[in-house]
Amino acid sequence: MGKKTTQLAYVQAYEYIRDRILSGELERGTKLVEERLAEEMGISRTPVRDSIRKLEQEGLIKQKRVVNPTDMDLRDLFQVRMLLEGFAASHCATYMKDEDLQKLKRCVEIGRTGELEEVMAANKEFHDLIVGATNNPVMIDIIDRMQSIIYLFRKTVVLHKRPLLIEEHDDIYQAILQHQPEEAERLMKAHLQLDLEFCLNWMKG
Amino acid sequence: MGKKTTQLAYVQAYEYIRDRILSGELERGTKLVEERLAEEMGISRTPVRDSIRKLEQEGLIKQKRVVNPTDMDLRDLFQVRMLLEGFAASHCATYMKDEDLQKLKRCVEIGRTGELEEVMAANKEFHDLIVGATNNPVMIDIIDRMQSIIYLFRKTVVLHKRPLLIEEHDDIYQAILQHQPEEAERLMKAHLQLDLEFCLNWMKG
DNA sequence: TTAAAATAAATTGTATACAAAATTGAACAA
DNA sequence: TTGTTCAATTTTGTATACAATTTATTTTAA
Repeated sequence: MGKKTTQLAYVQAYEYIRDRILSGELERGTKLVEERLAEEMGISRTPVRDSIRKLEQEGLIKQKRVVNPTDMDLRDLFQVRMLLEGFAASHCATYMKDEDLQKLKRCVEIGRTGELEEVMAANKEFHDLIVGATNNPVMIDIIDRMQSIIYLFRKTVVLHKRPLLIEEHDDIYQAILQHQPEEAERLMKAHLQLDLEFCLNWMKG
Repeated sequence: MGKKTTQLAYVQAYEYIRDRILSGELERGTKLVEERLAEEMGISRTPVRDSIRKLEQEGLIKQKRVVNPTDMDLRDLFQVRMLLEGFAASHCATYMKDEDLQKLKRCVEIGRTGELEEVMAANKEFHDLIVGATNNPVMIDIIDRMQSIIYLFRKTVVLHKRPLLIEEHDDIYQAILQHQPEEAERLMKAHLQLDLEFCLNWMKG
């Protein structure tokens, strides 16, 4: 029994467009024309419209254009991230199960030793594990929605090898491991603050 | 120049369905059938589908049914609320402008003296003012999305005249007025915790 | 040459028809 | 009864056509 791959056109369309945005093929600010995309995929406009609406809700598309976040947008996004992921980190320090702690450790290790793609996946999983451990679908969902936009920048961060990123992950992991909630929260917030600043700096230059 | 009322069918449909859910006409768990709604409003299914998709994203509809939150759903929602609105309250204690402070005060007053509808509106505005003062559209948007679901319960809370609600608002207002960020945050979180418990209790009984 | 108006083109919004899928309900066997 | 299969019905998903709107282009007047 393989992974059930949906053949619903609007899901295909959603994934197709989303991937092209995240891969950078569709640059920020690009106007998305329903008919063009539909033709491109060999389907009708109806499911394309659906998927565009969905991507609009998620914030990847704004007014039919690929989102092009300003400095301020990023700041706002990270402010929310710091609150939620900060809480999540402190929560982990008290409640995280051994199994997940192992996985967290593994992410840090891969961060040091892996190939580019692996490192990116591991860094994403590091954050996902922490947020997921809250077991709060509302929180997980909010972070998920921000994830796409964040991803565009996380890619940047890893591609440009931000210094200390892995060390920061390790510090957070240690604080969680040693059941230090306040410290874990503080470190997570500081980590995200540095990420933000790196992104902002990179955007200018 | 009057308020431009959109005549776009999918916006009308969105507002129509939303209002019927929030007013309670469409009870929790009710299946929403596109064609029935379309007929009811004298439009076609296309814009109705759009609006249902939007309401699904906002969490008011789940799998074509009016959302019917469990205890756990409410807890999860309020956990996020406490984080965000707690932060917002502390932010207000440092940065809120006099004009908004006045409005906040007015909300507390109306809470004591107004009619039912006025009180409900004032209580909503109290929270909106505090969140709005963060000036963070991402945060405002997240709270907005949760608002609809919360609204169903805030209505409950006011209709059943939860004791001390207005006093708590006043306490928060005082803390903000006197520039006590930690206290404002603490009070806001405690306030929401009590709201949550009242809702949960009421759901059972 | 510039700005405004008119027109043409492109794009989105809506209705409708039909196909695919999900749901219901009846008939039947254990 | 209980549960299972199959057909009937309902509901959703998709394509297509056309209307309304927005955007681009050309024309005209100052």
